Amino acid sequence: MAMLDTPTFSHACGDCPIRYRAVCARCEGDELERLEQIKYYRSYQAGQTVIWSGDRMDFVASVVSGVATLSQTMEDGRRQMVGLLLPSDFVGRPGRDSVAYDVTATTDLVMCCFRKKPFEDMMLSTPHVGQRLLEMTLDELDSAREWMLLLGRKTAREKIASLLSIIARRDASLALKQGSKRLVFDLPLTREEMADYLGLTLETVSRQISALRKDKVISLEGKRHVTIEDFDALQEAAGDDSDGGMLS
Amino acid sequence: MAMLDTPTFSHACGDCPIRYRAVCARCEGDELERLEQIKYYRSYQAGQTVIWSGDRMDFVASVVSGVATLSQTMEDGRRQMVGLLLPSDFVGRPGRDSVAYDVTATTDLVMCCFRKKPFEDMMLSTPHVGQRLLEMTLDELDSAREWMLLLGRKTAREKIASLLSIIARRDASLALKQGSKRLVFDLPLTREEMADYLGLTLETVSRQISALRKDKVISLEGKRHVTIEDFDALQEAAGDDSDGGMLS
DNA sequence: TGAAAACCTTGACACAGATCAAATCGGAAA
DNA sequence: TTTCCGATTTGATCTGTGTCAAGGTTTTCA
Repeated sequence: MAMLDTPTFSHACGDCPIRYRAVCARCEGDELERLEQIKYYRSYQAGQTVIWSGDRMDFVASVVSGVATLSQTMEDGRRQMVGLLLPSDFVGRPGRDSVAYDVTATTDLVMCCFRKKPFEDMMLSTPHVGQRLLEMTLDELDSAREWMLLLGRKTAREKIASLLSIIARRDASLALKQGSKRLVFDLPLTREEMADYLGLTLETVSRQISALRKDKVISLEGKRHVTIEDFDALQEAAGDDSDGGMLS
Repeated sequence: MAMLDTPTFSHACGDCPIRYRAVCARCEGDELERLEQIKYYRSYQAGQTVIWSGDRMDFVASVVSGVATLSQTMEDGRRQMVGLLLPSDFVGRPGRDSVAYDVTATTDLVMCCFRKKPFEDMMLSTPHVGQRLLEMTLDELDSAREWMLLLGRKTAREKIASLLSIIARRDASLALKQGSKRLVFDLPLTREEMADYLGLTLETVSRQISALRKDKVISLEGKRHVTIEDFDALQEAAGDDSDGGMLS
């Protein structure tokens, strides 16, 4: 029977932008105080751009609530999303002035920010923060590489199933329904955003969602509220290794 | 007129796996000695697999000569390359036991390796090494994201042009021919490997290379030896921002 | 040097997903 | 509640790239 990766992390520990409790727990007294002193919050409305590609980015940040996307756009308007930021995710480039992608809020968004200079100073003096940041960046690189497999080799149906599976696994608001395999969540993306994420058109996204619904793998209430009727079947449709993301 | 990013880095500095001289230069006396003590070399023949996805990887390494690829494969055999390692590139995951992709030598390959444990110890005690590693990882993440744009949104012709442009810019053996815009290099990949990199079939790769040749953007001697006849036209065909990768 | 094995090119055709074009739905504002 | 407008679905058709197939070319190794 399928079990999910339970999200054991959250935005916590005095809003330290380092994801896992296990690591935040290592931030103590002095360090936490310093983080408190340099942190501030920013809010964005759904649709607002947080920062444009090429702009100077003088802070690093952790998503507190809401969803943001990273995207790149070609001259003629073709767009590809290259990252999805959910609560507790980190964004920013210690050691670099500007970013190479647009960051956009797709829902109302609250981020916990740290000005870069003091954050970098802190990284230098507290090795485990830099350490953890390196691990997180390597994890992100792994996700990016998995996404490359999706973009280069998966069919439209597999792409949709993969995206639903990933959101379902990461979405903290997901609730297990009675029985076993059913999961419920709200899509934080429009069809067009999903298309830009998957390298498809919005029409193809719509058609494949309809197909998954017809096949009883998922069901919808309204356009955004999704129930995964059979998580195993969804994984199957995603073309992932059969035991990917499951425990026991 | 087009100028290339001149590769100002190289595998140097006592084989320190940190890429740029500017940083290696900060490795001194004691540190260099420790690196010397834990380093060793490994050679692989063209086609040999360095490590399989899921295997334990107890070392980190820097490519001294030759070319390696990182790739992921689906159960039914569909393959996607997710990384290209050229001389001076780094591979390995401090803080993780295993890798999520196959590493394969596509030419004869020499790597300078460091056992992971002592390397990690050194990272802890010399902050600038971890620092630099984080920067390199972030750079790699940026490349991965650019590649996602390529995989998701570019046409076959744009994909081929992008790959040629990237190899030309990074290949240390490239030689400027008389005049201005011509560049010469040897492809380190077969048509099939290029296809796996670009999310295409080898037939499409072959056809698009023929098309670029017919359009006088490139010319070939044999199958591997490429002359870029007009770098600007190649960039144009790649669909990149018109000033990407150029100076002045 | 010759023969086999890779590797590559080209052609004909098929098909998944793109494009163009209408509906239809659903949430927000009045 | 009604109206409106953006978001979504669905249909018809087109096209870029995949698939299958047949030669051709380069490299390797005896």
